[in-house]
Amino acid sequence: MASTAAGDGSRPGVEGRRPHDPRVVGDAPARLRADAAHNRRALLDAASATFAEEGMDASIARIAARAGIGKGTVFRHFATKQHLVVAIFCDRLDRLADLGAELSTAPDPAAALSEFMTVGVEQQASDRSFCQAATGDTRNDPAVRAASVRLAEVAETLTARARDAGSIRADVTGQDVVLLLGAACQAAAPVAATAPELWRRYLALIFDGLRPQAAHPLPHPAPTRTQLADEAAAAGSAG
Amino acid sequence: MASTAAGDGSRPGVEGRRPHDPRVVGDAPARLRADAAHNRRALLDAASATFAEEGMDASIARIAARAGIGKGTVFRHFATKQHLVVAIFCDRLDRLADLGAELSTAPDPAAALSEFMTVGVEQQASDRSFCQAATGDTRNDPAVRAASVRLAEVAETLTARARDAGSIRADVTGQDVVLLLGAACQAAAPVAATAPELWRRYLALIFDGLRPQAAHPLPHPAPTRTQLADEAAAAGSAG
DNA sequence: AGAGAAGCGGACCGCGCGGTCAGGTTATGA
DNA sequence: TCATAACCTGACCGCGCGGTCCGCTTCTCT
Repeated sequence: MASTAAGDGSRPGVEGRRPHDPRVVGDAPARLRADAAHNRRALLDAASATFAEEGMDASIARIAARAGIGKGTVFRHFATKQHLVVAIFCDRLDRLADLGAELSTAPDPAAALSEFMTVGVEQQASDRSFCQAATGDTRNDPAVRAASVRLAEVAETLTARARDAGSIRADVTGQDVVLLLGAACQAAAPVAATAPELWRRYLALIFDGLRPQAAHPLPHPAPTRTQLADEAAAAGSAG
Repeated sequence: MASTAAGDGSRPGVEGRRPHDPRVVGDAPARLRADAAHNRRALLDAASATFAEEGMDASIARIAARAGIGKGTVFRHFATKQHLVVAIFCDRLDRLADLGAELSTAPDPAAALSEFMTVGVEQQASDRSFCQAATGDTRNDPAVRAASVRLAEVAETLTARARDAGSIRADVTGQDVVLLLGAACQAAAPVAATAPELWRRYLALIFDGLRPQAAHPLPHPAPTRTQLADEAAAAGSAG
């Protein structure tokens, strides 16, 4: 799984300490040797699966073993465990955004939004690391923030269409929709082992809350589109 | 904070390996010396606050320092870090259940349910460890399971009253309500630093989904009252 | 084919964690 | 007051983690 091109594992500030460090994209070739490309993909697949099963606490050693490569090779491709996490998390976000972009021209706006949310929750429900990453330091990474913003924009488009069609209450934003994905997932999480599809129930319940018929005034304004960036700034200045 | 009598930190199977280990309640005195009782309370308060701020990854050393006691003292009261976590988590659950029990005789059932959920989410929103504990191994502990069952029963009472009053759709159970507390909390978590009260918005949205006006058929049956126990069994057999 | 860059692997390091223990300290009850 | 059980402390242990390093292998290009 997760065999598409995921992330690059490079940060601008990181300078190679050995001749031609592949983590530096720079203006250099940035061309991967065939075996290196193969290992990289195996690593990303193994990391994706392992993080999904064990959460972000999964050790690099286990991931490397699963990918059939040495531990050192992992750090050749990603300077830090965090960089690896970021690459995979961004990939997840991007894929969901891609789906949303496709759905944004679908004939039935309400069905499109529902489909978008269903896939989004399903993705999270089968991935223990997703919620952890959404709440932890990972969120502050610039690449993650960029992907989050894009996802929010796509969600906003979908939401606006459904709203204009009268399928969704007027006071709900795309940001709300994105954040509610994690909500449905979290509700079902405590009993995920015995009822792996329970998230469908809570997604449906939440979706009912989005309908105009249910609308009661909301006691708090929606988060702004760039709230995640503000969040990072707050986290940086604080603790 | 959290100064009420919280947990006992003892497991039946644990046998003391030193003369009169206080972690064993047994049929023995189980009477704490004055200074020991004081330290224990300081420990529980410090652990509660630290876990809330830093999550369950907070180290025992930090907690001990905050409580002004030695690390060894922590393990004198709680055989394991997990036991300490369980004690605190059970305390949280019990307190919420207590509130629910009080509210179960309030005149307005819908307002009572709303109040119950508001306090429940508020409690979690200010406690980083709560969601982690609700999803991790902690949930399998027998004491936690007992507290969870009690909480579910109280929630069921509140829900039934609101349902009978026609304030809540018929296909929603107390278990649903409990699980949805975590949902509202999780939705707001990613932007908790910049919008600490945002959970109110999502709780209101979810509550709107509980109203009869919004009711659409739910695609998955509600979890049973003892689902958490089954969950533990499944986790035990699997792994 | 051969030179040399690119890539690989796994022993190794320092760290901080949960948990232990021997020996000093203090509350308690007679 | 005093004997003793209960209690506290902090140095200590083993472990597994993220991350480093360098000798060796493998691909690539001419």
